[in-house]
Amino acid sequence: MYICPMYSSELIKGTLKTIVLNLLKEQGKMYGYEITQKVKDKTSGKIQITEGALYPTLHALEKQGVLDIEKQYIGKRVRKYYKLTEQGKTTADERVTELTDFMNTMRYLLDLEPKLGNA
Amino acid sequence: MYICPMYSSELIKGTLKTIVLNLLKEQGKMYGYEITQKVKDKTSGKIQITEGALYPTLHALEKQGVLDIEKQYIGKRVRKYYKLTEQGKTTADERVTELTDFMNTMRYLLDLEPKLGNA
DNA sequence: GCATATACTTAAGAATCTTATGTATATTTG
DNA sequence: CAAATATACATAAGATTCTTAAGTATATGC
Repeated sequence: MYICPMYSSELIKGTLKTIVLNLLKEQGKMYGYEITQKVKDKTSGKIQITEGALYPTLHALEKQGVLDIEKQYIGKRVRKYYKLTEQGKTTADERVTELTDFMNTMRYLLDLEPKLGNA
Repeated sequence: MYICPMYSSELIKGTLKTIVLNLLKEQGKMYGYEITQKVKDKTSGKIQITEGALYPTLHALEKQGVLDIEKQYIGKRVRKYYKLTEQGKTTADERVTELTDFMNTMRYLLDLEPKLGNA
């Protein structure tokens, strides 16, 4: 089967936490594998989060108090659902705002069309 | 004096080459220090390229055949002007297109407003 | 004259991701 | 029903890219 070309990994670097936090804000709770699939589906494979990158990040966010864990057993297999803590909700908002602002700055810097909305 | 808050360095990571290539495409030729100042000015200090990041990148791009060097002496001090090679022009276009596309994908992934233009 | 700005260089370390491997259960398919 | 694939987690070694810091030297402003 055909593997859609991805963005260069340099570009994706640094956006992982923001992606995860925003997804959790929207979906309430998700488990790791689910996150990788959701991102792949929504981007038609152009952004693929590897498990080697995701799991350590989830662990770090948990340790920082941004995420809470909730284990669920599907038969014998464990699933670890992550959700935002109260602090995490704030962090998620901050991160998304920062990324939006950053992308606008990049547009201006590169002399691209400015974007609509949030004037 | 007040130092304007920067974006978190994770976000900026990975966009440096694209920024440099696009600036050179617009300006024809620039030297390293000039690039750092131009980016700082245009972004009101929100993106600051450090010399420790820039110079090694310029050297790498030169080695890859993307940039050409042209030395100029200002009194006794040397300035190294960089400009795009023919290959570099192509690379610059590719990088900018990729970043634009990536930002649109991120907008969609984060359920933000889609951007204007380049439909 | 001294502080600051200009201008380039490079090395050590940190942060983040890729690649690879490991473990194990569940489901699909021939 | 056996084999292949998908689900689901974990982590270590290595690569890449940037930060921090130090070094060198000339030019300019006060």
